Amino acid sequence: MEYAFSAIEKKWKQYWQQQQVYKVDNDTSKPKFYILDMFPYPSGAGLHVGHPLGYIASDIYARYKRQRGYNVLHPMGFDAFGLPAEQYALETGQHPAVTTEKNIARYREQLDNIGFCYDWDRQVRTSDPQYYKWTQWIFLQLFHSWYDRKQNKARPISELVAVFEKEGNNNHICPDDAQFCFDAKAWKSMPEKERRETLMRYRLAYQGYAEVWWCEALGTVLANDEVVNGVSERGGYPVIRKQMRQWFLRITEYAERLLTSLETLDWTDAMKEMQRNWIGKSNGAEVRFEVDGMVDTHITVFTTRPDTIFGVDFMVLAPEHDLVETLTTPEQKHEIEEYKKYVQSRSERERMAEVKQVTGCFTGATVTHPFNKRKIPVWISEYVLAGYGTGAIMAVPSGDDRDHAFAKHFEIPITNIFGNNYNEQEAYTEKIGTLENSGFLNGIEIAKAGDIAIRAIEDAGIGKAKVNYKLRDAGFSRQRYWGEPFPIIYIKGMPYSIDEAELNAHPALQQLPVELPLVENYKPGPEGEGPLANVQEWVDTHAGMRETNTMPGYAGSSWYFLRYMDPHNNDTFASRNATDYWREVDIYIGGTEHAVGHLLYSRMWTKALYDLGHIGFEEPFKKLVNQGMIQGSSRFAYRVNGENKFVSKGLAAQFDTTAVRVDVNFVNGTELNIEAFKNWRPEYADAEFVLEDGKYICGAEVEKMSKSKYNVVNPDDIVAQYGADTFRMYEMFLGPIDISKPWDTKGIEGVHRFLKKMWRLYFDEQKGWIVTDDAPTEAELRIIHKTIKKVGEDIERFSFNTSVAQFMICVNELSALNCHKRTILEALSVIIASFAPHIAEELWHQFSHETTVLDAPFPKYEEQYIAENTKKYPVAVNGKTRVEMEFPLDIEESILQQEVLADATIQKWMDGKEHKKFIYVKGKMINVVV
RNA sequence: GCCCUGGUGGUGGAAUUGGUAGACGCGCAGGACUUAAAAUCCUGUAUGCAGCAAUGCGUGUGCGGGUUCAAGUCCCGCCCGGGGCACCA
Repeated sequence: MEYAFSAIEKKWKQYWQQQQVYKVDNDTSKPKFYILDMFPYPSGAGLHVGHPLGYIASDIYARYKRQRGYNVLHPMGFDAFGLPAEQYALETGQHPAVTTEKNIARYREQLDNIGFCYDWDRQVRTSDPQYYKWTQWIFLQLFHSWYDRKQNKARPISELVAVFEKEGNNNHICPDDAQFCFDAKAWKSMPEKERRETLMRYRLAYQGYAEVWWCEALGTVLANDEVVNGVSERGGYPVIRKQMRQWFLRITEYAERLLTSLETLDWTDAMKEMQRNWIGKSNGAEVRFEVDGMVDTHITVFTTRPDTIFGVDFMVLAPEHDLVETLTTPEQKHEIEEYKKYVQSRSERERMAEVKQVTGCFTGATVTHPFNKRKIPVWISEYVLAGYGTGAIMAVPSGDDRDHAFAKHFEIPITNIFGNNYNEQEAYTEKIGTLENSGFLNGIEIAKAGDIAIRAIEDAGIGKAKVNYKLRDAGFSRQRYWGEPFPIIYIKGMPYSIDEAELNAHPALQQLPVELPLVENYKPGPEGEGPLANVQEWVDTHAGMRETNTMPGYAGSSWYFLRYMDPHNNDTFASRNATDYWREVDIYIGGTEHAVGHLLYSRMWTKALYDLGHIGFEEPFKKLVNQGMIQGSSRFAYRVNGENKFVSKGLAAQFDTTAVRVDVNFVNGTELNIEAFKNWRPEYADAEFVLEDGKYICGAEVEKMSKSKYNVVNPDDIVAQYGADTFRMYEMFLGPIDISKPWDTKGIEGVHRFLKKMWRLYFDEQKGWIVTDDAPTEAELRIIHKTIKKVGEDIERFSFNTSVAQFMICVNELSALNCHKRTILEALSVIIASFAPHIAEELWHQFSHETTVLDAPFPKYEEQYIAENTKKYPVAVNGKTRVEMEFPLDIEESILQQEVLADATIQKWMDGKEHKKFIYVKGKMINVVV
């Protein structure tokens, strides 16, 4: 009997489906385990072999955990809203709902083909109204909440109203403006509009203003992705930054908690570090500088180096800073206007990245130094960003690289506060040494001067110590169609949530979900509004006008892990019973490209839901496993310039050639299938080929796997040719899960051969089933128990490539021993079930079992079979291994030392010298130092 | 530019805690079976030098330094590739 993988895999896929083997129950006494993949965006290109890498890993782990006795939740769904579907709709007129549906169906088919153990009953799709109903609901929770800095948690906005009525806002300073104060009387006398505006300044989901890329020619707002080299990707039209009213999430209120609770997470240090850097906590001071010649006007800067305050030689404001207009003198007005126009065309990235090119403009204004009363000029420059700190800095050229470059470029005199440490060529940025030229800080060590400076600043009443976060509030509006509509209606320009009584709306209007209306076209609305603005009958309600923005991609993905726990619940996003049972995700697998965005937002939403009492835990993902990319291996043919002639790689150097991409599916290894290539495109049909050794050899290069590079390999093709089990094991065998590596279809043969070889332990081509009940030998027990141990440990640490290698070693050794014994082979079928579920299920049932191998307990290894009592030690002289000697593990060191020193080879290398040191690491090695 | 990450044979990678570098697989070379092929099996395969050979000696984990009895692994300085940088998902 041959290993007929196609028939076997088809059979067991049907069995699993019929028996509902993957159905997961919420009611069980078993301990839970929740393992989750980052759900995919279903793109039109379908899955390529790179996508399932993480899914296979999590599938193995999920099956393994189930064999270990856990109730395992391992769901899958689709991140179905997004820009690509909308762009496709713009180009083809096909509705995103239709193309998304089609793409999901294709993804589903491809995923099923690989044999994953997902409980598809629990599938979620972010674009499903029954799903986004709850995304909108969570948005409303955020809208109806504020962050209490005293209690350090989100609270209902109604409680804030009660506080305002009693005592005004004295105890709860306004998050976006500490100066904004009112008492109870003032609150009560506010008109409703003003009260709502005030509350808006506290809400966790609030409206503010932000800049977007505006493309006049296309009449639309563009994503960063759609802007390439300062022009629109489509059409190459000019773009500028434009202020727009937007929704935001006040994630900054959570900065400190997001930072400190990182400690509790089992994530890689790199991940945590990236999140820390993104949050960007820094300690420093806010300092006010009075503007000369103006009453009550000052520039507030944030500095992390208050110790350098006497080195200030100029001030720099962000070009967008509110004060720029007020400060600019009539003589400088024109120049400042021109400069601001230039900055409008620049992305934040460009502004930060190009440090070599110094630009800026003098406002004509000066401020007075608070301590030494020097007059300090005020500039604007693109290197200061409006969104960070106060949008203004005190520039200390002797102590900061960019300030130094700026001063040199504009020939602003530099004050040296570091004495000999500053060499006039570059800034001195170390915090070692003492200060000079620094008034009351003279002679003080730099490291200690900061605190002294802050005290002086506070005593003088011109500023205070301040913790600053780089983290900014998250923009939550998109001027797009294919996203969640906001449950918001405007009355006289004032936003109300649909559940508010003030709306005086018909109950039907107050229901969730607010469904996305069907539209005819996807063109943007007027004034940079999204396509929804064109749908008059939807926008106009008897209560007021609907919000026409939609929510961003991360809205639906910020909480989807909760919905899987209770996906069909119509009363709430997930029952408290369900969330209390499953709690946080035990292992979350996905790429590092989500290191900050998705993971940070998700963490914030979880904390907010926790604060408001909806769930009982405040971190979504306990352990995070990063997966690398599988890259494509592109193939190239070499066309002789000016001719329709291709020369094989080895000969290309002799001609003047251009490398042309060849679809990898026409290439076997590096040998080109010339006929397939000729049929690919008409222009190649009668091309001429110059071969070497009768073959056309292609060049190869490792790149991202993508359609445009013709290096995409479809898992369906691989599964058809080798089977899902081979595919799964090969993906794992390629290398560590977190490392990027290129796909090479050729290498899969080895894994396929391995499965066939394993099959032959159970089946003989002529005799069929050849498993016997004979008692196993010590050697056989040793190999299977070693494998049980190694594979179990490797799965636990996500080292699947080494498990596959161990399976190979195991099968190689059992084959060499001619082992066909039940005790050994039954165990093997169980431990390989998580990697190669189809073949394992077939073998398991051949042993007359009636239930799935998934419910067979993972066997325990027994130390007695594995333990060795001797060890072949490498013996080194001065660190160089010279000979191998075998000793019992429990030998006494003195005896071992005697024997080693008496060895002829060792004596030869000791060259008659006495040994200085004798190093013996039990079970590892021996080293003689002379 | 900034943050994170990786670099080991022809090739994917192994070496889990500082302890025999190259497990396992691919490729390649040689062989067995076969009329032939496929499939399967066996042997060899980091590199230089010496040797008919067994083997011996040296070199070797991106580059340059350092710590250590011992470094792919730790430290310092560089080079190159990948991911992210707030509206791609």
